[in-house]
Amino acid sequence: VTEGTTVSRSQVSTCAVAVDVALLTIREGTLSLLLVEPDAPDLAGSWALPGRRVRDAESLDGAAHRALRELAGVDAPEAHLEQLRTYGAPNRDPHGRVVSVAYIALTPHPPEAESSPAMSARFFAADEVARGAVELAYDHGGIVPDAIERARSKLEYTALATAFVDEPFTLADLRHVYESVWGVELDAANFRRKVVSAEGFVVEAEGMSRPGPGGGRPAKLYRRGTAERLHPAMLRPS
Amino acid sequence: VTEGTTVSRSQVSTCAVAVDVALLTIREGTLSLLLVEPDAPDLAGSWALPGRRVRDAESLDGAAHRALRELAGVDAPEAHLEQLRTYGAPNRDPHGRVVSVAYIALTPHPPEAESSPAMSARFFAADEVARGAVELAYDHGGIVPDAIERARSKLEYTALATAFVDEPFTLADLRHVYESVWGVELDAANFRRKVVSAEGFVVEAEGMSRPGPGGGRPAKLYRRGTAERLHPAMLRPS
DNA sequence: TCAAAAGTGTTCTACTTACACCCATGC
DNA sequence: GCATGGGTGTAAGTAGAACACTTTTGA
Repeated sequence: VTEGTTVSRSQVSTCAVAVDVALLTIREGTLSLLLVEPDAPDLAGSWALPGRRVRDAESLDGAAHRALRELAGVDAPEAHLEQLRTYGAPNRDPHGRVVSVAYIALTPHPPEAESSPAMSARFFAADEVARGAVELAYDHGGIVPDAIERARSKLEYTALATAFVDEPFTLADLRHVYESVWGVELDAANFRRKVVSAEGFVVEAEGMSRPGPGGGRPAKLYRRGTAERLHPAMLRPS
Repeated sequence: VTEGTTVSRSQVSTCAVAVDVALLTIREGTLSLLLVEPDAPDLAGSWALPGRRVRDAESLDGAAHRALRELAGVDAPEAHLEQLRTYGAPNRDPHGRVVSVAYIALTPHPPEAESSPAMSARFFAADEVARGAVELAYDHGGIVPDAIERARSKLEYTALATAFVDEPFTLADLRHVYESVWGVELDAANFRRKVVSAEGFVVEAEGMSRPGPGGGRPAKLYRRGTAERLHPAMLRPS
């Protein structure tokens, strides 16, 4: 081993690179997270974020989509997918050095993970996972709170909330997204004014919603607008 | 090559993992970025973010600190360092598949990169680099605008601006940070009120500043507070 | 005494909030 | 009719912008 400008070969690692995806959706008014049973037999009994190794000619985003498709049965090119951050502690995976690029994915309806063949994937209430009620493999116990907090804070200053609803949607649908993710109740009247005054957040669509059982006035329908960032922002109460 | 539950070996990549650091500082009222000349001889004439391969037993943050130390002569454990995002397009490095975890680093005074031996590192005005006035190697032309925008937007809702100034500092120092990074002029009176009302942003220190040549009233000195996030936020004008 | 910068006070505006009230539908 | 949810109006409270004004220094 020589010293100097040349770095000795043994110091430089060639790591495995993986992606792990925190898929968030809203089920029955609760922010929920998809977990799978890990492949490794020594991790039986625990749960994990769906993750895959990145292939030779594959982009990171591509690997994330594939992880959702292969492990969760979610083929969702329309789902919002964005990088969370990368976790690379040397000992985070007991099977060897694996650097993992974590993603968060947001989808409207709960994809039917159960319907996929031989997949043991299920949804958990995000808050329960974050508070440690579910045993998580690897360092996923550290990833999940980051993912949830990212989603919560991005609802404030981006139009990300619309990724949780199918088009067309009512403003009540959108309000339920905020209420579920933030765990608060919002004034419907003021919420409406904020949303329509935030330029490019939503655009009016044709037709009206049909009231549920018990009645109620039909609501206008909306679609996603073109804005990424919201001006002004939808600030969390507190 | 077998099909089935086992993934064929050739599909799974073992990539090189690197870190690239966008070191930002404020020189003469201008947000500035440190660039180095790349090692690779075929990239002579272009500039690059200081980057290093991640070593076997090294954390990602550790590799980022090492890149600053070895390539820029900046040994700054006190500098703010945070992940930006990870860039992993299959063809982003012409020498082979390299997944790069990009960081942003923020330091108060311009570290004397020139003083380090045999280092060709210099600072450029961040805006000029972002607008393409400097030829950048690899995909660093895509990383730099992300880094600048991250810094700009994080000044709004976090206490990150204090990472650009030495302690103790005056509120005018802090205001110059915002003005330099955002490229705007701020009202000193309203700025003061916002900063002191944001709980935990700054705490008063002992003593007063000495006015510069030409006079002026001495200013109170402050140190960094404990808050990470600002309530209320310092919103960018526009 | 003048210029320059720090710090305080004041006014005007804009936005948020809370809640009253009307509208349209199911039962 | 009555309950339920959609949508509009409005007044009080709060926060930001603009700027006048005082304070404290150097020259």
